[in-house]
Amino acid sequence: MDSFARRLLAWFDEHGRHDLPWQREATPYSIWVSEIMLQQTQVSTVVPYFERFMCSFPAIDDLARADLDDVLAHWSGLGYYARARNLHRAAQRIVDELGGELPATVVELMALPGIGRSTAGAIVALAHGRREPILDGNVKRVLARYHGIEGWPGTAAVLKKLWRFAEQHTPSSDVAAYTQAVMDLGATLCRRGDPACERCPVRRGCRAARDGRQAELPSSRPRRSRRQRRVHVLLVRDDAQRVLLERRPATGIWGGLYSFPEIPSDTDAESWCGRNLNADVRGRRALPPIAHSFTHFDLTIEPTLLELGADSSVVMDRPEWLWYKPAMKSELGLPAPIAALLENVFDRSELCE
DNA sequence: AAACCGTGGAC
DNA sequence: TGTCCAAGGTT
Repeated sequence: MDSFARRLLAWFDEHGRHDLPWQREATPYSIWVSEIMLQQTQVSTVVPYFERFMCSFPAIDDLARADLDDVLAHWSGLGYYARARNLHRAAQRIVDELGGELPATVVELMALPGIGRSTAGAIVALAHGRREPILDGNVKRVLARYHGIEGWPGTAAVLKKLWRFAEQHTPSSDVAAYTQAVMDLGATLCRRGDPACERCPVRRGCRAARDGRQAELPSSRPRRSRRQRRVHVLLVRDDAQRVLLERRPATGIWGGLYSFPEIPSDTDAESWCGRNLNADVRGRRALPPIAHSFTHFDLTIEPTLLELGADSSVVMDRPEWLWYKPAMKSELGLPAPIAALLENVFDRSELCE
């Protein structure tokens, strides 16, 4: 075992995190679920989602049997919803084709949707204690600083170096503890901003600490201008105060979740309603646009509120449509901004007249 | 290879 | 307020 791993393990015993929800009664399944939820998502955000998810789907069979809508509802607000669809699909494949047990090798795990090399390594190391490296955001930051690796860790060349060091440092014994230790070091001491080098167990060998370059490593992502998108949506409300929601396609933003129906920018709201809904429109009001800033693009939602007449019983229906009532919310997969907009529709007096 | 996929924390 | 980005993976 090299000195990096040895010092890290000693530090972890006293200062590491040992009481996270997925660390008690840890099973391959619970570790898998936690690793998927933790992808690009901070621990404090994941905790309540993990508790609710494991309560509703305590074992792989429960997840495999569940409706995708129910799984997406549990994921509402967490983001990156392909993770939930992949998790559900993988659970079904495990139950149907793999005897109901999560595979225990990196190669087999990576064959499942949503599991890449790092997540596969984490499952093998944490659940089975077998020697496999991981390379998540924490490890990238720790290793980039410790070895003074230049360049943004999104490029293949930098990743290759990082993986080699990750493999080199991973010990053959105490793999589970080491894996948790590296992540804890990155999360609690070797933070992105204001790293606590004076308390770091591996400061002695750290290139960045020696050169005072902690703030410059790892190099940040190249800047990129964000794309602008404008979307026109309809808030169709009938006289029973129900609102029309539409299930979005499985690919793209908010895939598989419910949102308001989008209409082409050059289409008039009432003509769309006449063609698609076959209902009579009693009132129409343009609502103020809502701006959202995502990582890769800026989205402006331009909502139009349509009130249907009392004879709205003649409205057409489609499989992707759902007439929403407030009580249904907890069972629905809703994007956070759409959930917020719905709250306004039903709670704000200006809209409820 | 580079773009895409969400949300909230931190500064 | 805007910007960066986090227990990454897929296309």
